[in-house]
Amino acid sequence: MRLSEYTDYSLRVLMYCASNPERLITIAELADHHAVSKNHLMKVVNDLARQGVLETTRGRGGGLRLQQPPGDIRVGDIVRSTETDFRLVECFDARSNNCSLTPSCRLKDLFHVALQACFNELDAVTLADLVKPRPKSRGTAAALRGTLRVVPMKAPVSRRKASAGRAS
Amino acid sequence: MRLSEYTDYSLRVLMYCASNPERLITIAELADHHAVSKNHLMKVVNDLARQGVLETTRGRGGGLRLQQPPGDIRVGDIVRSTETDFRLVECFDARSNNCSLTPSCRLKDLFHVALQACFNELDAVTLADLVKPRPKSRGTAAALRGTLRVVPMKAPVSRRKASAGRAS
DNA sequence: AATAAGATGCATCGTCCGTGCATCTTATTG
DNA sequence: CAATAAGATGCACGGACGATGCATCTTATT
Repeated sequence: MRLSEYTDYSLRVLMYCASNPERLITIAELADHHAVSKNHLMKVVNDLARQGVLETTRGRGGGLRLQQPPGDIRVGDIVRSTETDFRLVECFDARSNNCSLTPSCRLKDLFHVALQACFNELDAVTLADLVKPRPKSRGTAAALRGTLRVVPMKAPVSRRKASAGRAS
Repeated sequence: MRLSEYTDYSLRVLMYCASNPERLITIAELADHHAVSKNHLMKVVNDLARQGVLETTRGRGGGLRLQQPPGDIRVGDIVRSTETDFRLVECFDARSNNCSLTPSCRLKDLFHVALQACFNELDAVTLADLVKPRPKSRGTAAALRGTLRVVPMKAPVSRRKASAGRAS
């Protein structure tokens, strides 16, 4: 389960702009700062501009700027718009619960709830929260104040390797 | 943002077994029922067995069975073990907050919180909940009783198509 | 006119997931 | 003990999508 780097860069571009509200940022500067190809950031920036999050100015002296105050840009909205889809399970978008002959399948519902919970967190945080050293944190005070209890995930072990202990 | 079909099938295999606790299930039967290749399910089943969730019996008359009561198998645990990783952002596993020269970057923290929220939901539901027509629902009563409010995601529109309305 | 910026489209490449094939091991049955 | 029915394991291929690069165009400034 991953997000695309696309989403990652989108957020970082916006954070960078939010950190430098007084001036225009060029794509070249962003590419340099994040050590990514200009071409890639081009697309990211373009899409953000098309969505009305970024304002771009062409020509010499041009560059990027946030079109809204950072406090109005929710992380969740960015992720929603940059990720292509959220089909967590096969029948995610299906209207009816016709999970291959299993009428009582509740998988879909469950994953909708889980995704919702995820976005509840993302929507509670704005660009301003991400950028400020000690954020006002509209909603997830615990999250951004360092008091969060992060349960570590398992190490990314390939499931192909037969390294797990067997019951024998 | 997707889960692999691998995870999907893992859950469906387990649900099927949970629905038929009185007998052994063969992979052939599962493949037939879900219209997937036997080979693919092989791997799924094998991994589940290695993790101690499924009990397999070889030879004639053999098959699969849950090794624990369905009420003890949390969906979250299955997803955790079947997905290869959860690197939502680049620096997700990084120890320090060294997001390319941005010391105050809180992206990582935020996504950890979001992922946690997601798994809180998945962990609150067991196989038994998924399979029962009217579940006892240990934790997410609302979720599995149909009272959940599911906010529809945007349609999976490719970001490559320049179809979004521009601000002009 | 030259230059510095973004806009856009196309082509390519790599990786991961899904799939299939082949072969081996284990257990039952006659 | 042979045949068969099951799972176990490894390898190899193919497709889809994401990441990247190149080429070209447009716009604005100087």
